[in-house]
Amino acid sequence: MLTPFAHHFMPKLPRIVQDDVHFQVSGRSRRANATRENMTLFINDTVKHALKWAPVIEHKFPFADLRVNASHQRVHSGARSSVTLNHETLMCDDAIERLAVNLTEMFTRQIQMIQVEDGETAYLNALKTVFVGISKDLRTVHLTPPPLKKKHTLLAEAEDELERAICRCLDVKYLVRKFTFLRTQYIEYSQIALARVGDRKSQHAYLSRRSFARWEKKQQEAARFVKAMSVVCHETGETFDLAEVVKRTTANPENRRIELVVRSRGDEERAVEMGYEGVFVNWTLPSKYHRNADKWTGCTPKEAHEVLMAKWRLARAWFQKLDIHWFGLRVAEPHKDGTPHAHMFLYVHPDQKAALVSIIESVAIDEDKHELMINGALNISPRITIKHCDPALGTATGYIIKYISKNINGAHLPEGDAAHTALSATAWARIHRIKQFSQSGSPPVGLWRQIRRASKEDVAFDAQLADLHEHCDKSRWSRFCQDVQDAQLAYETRINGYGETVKKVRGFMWHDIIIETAGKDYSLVPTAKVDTWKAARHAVAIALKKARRAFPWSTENKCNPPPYSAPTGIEHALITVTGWSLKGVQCLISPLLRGATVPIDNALSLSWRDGELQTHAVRGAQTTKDPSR
DNA sequence: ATAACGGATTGGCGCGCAGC
DNA sequence: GCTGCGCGCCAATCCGTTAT
Repeated sequence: MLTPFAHHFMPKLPRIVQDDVHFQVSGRSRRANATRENMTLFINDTVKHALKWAPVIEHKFPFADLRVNASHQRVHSGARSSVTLNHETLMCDDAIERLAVNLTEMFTRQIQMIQVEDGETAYLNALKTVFVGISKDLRTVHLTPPPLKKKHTLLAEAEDELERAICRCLDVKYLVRKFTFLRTQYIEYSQIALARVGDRKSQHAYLSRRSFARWEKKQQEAARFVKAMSVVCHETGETFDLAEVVKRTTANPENRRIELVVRSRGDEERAVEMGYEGVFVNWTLPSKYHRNADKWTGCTPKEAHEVLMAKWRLARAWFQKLDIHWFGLRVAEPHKDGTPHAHMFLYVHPDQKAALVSIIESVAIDEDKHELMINGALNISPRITIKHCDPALGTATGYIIKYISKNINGAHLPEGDAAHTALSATAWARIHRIKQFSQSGSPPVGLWRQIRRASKEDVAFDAQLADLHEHCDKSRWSRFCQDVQDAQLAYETRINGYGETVKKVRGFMWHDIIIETAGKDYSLVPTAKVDTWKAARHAVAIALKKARRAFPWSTENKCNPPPYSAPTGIEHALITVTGWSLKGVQCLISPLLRGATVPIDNALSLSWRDGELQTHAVRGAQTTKDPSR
């Protein structure tokens, strides 16, 4: 069905471009008026278009190029057949996993081969050598190695960090996650280069149809998952439907929208009280960042966004330098062709408004100023427009609300396609990992959320705190901002599976009193398995009670304990819980003390946190491995 | 719900430089 | 050589998102 011209050139095109040609051609052939003549013209045009843009894609993702075998880095692991990073691998979940497994096995071999010499820094040097090698291998398959912090005062800290980073690279799941992200980037960038994103009829606004469809499918899968899971509390055994929880938290777009509106309205109230005035900024990048423009240099929306945020950072630095006090909200929004632009809703003192505006303008027009010269006169409006808020024409919040809704779910907007537009905007932000909303100059929302979780009784001990709680409860953001000074978020530190120290919010602190609003541990269990989980949990509780009576437990030695100095209390408890042999449970102790979560059966796993044995529901897939066998 | 992670923002610290 | 200052970088922190 292809033309001779197409037959000749198609094999030279990257697979992802070939796919697009086929897709376009089959769509066109289904039209009522498809004749042999106009199909021939269409096919030839499509292939010519593909030939024009293929090099751009190949430049960004060399593995897409079918003609250059050299760029196909083979990953050998010795034991298995090699896997190549190419189109087919990247598009297939199983192949990605095989590639990741091969990489980890390759890294393991590198670690085994390394020789540690004598001397104080010998181990550190060995770790460094291994990490440099791993990083190089990762880069050849287009992954970035985990970041390292630059300076360490202690040798042991430097060693620890390298150990943890290497530990990450040996985790197949970590690598698979990275490849999956690479895949979405690769697909959408190819679509952008092939001009599938835009406001023409054949294009889709903000992001391509292909990426949008993939994203929607993923959303549906996620929704199915949410429906099938329950949330269980370790302490009390209470269970909730995950769907219910999702509905009432910020995971629900409508809640997210309302919270942003509340915060914006509060900011405006605060501005009015302070005598500040509102400034609305519409900030666009030079045309070389736009796919729609002739001058496009091949950058992605993400890269463009980074440039825009760097400019915004520069402007903020100037505000600070000149002592300009301000606060407000920044919104990232796509143009039709996927290039980001920004809206800023800022409040400043009238005396400082002119300075603030001129800083923003000068930063915005600095790059490619010549584009803005029309007949010898400078016209900055294509790049940056400033609107001064006039209270006589309506509230600032009324104006901001439209932008919030437009980019979240389209609620309460008159436009008929607002819901689809908002969904596309959301998908665009997710695909490119662009943060849509960012509030500045206000206390953390995390704190607001924790205070709202507290009950009246929790805060009754202090009249001032009770007032603050009341403000949060009644959605009075401006009063919260004024009265929050004595409160701050409270955290608990934990060790994750890679041995890294991570923090988890447990509630908030009022002076030196901690109010726990997120103090309980929950996990997810398939709703169908909740009963099994409860039974297992009960068995563990009884075993722990017995063990505790018999042996006092040590909480020492969380890291690198000598293998058999572990308290026999743990062994005893583990034997009772699992029914395994002494040898079997001894295998569990070292990983437990290192902070790992160890699966016991289909429904239950164990971990050791803060000196206590914790029970967890096994997550997701039921591919539980039995470490004793 | 939680963990992990990426991104944005803020504050602090160190470095270099000028002025003493 | 000391001090103060500005700048840029880094670390800590918080926010938002995804995967489970």
